Amino acid sequence: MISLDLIKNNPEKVVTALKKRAIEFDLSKFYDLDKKRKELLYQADELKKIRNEESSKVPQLKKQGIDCSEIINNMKEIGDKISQLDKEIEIIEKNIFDLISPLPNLVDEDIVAGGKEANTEIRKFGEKPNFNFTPLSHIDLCKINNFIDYERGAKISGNGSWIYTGEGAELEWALLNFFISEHLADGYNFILPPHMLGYECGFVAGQFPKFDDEVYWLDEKSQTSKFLLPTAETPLANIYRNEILSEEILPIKMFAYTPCYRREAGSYRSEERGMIRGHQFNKVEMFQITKPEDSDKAFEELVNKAENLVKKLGLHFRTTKLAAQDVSATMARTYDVEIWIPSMEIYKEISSASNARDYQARRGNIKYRDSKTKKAEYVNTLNASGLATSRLFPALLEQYQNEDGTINVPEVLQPFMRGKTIIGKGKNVR
RNA sequence: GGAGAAGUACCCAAGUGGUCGAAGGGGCUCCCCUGCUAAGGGAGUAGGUUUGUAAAAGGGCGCGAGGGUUCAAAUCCCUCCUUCUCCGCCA
Repeated sequence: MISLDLIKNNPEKVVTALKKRAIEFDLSKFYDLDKKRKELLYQADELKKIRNEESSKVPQLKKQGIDCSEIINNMKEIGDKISQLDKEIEIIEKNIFDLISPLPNLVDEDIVAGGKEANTEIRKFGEKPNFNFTPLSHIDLCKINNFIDYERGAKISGNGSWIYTGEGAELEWALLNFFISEHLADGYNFILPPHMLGYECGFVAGQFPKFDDEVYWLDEKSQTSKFLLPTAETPLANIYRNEILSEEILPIKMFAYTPCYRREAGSYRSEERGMIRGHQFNKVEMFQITKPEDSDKAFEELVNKAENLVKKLGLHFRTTKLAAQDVSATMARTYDVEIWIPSMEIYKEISSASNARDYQARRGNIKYRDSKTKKAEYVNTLNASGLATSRLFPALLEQYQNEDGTINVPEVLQPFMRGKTIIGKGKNVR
């Protein structure tokens, strides 16, 4: 939610930022509504003041035995006017909300306009691996080594689902354990949230109402039904909803492991077969709540943390800064960590680090009390995957494959895999 | 799933139609006394939001949330949420 004050006080800034996302927004509609709202509010408040004053006279007058029926009748009339005005105000306020709440976050000044093509690479780590043999795709590697059972996964849950088996499951779990232990070492608070959430959570995180068809609803979609989380960001952004936090507990640094459940309707493409895009994937998500002046620093920290995980795994990746239209609606800036997948010859996102600034905080009414001014101010929220495995797992298999189809285990994962240095039976054993 | 009870400010808690912007504690802040602690005395301590203004003053709303009744609601009615107790059911 964009600040209404900002729209009033600095409309050029709003218009300019929205333009970068190719959104033309006519502010005059808002000004008209706002003006009308104030007029009606003034009328209603004046009448309420009169009603309060007059009504409070009644008990004394009654004590004195004076007849109050005139006051009571007059106030009844005023009461009718008040409720009519209140109704009009409510409608106008809803109109304002409907006008403003769908607007995306304002991107930071240094974020360039344009879509994916305008994304810029800011860092690169490692090199594309050179194989002196013909490398296999992760799908073949998974099949050969029985890491993933695609067929039976589809049998029991449909297209876009898979089963990790044996050493595949072990590797997946080792990755998650590795991430978790790294975050714990950095002092982040480990959260295991519920996976079933109420509608409000989706709104606050900024995914709803626009994307409320892209999650799984346990019942029919409604305000009272629950949905399966599409990312741990959704519950994490809501933990402190409607709270005023004390300044001392900021920044809050936390992370969660959850599966992520997504319909991914219509987005399945043949080049994304295997486990690149599924209806359920595992992710460790980092989340920070900071004071506004600290969020840039926190953002750099999150990006670095995500990159470090991939570095420690020894995998080739790049980091890109997204252009305005590629930054999700909730966010002011986003950097993607993208990993090299040899068989696809592309970089695929494994972490998206974003600063929402106060956008989610406004939607969720999350504030902190400033110790100097004693005022309640909106916090900033940030999130970054740390990491999602569904692209990392394929990249790891492909980048670490041997000619015989076995996989070398990165050193940092070995402690989480009972010391194994190599996994898979390879293609010769079939 | 069924029955009952409850949700009041940082915490506990009084308050069942009208000076309640909410008694009383505790806590916290300041002061005094005593004098390193403990104890005692005094004072202060509601926020959020909105309107308004140069800033203020002054208004509106506010007692889990949302509706309703009433001239007037923390107080009555309805719906929902949460917590607790008991019963049932079940991994």
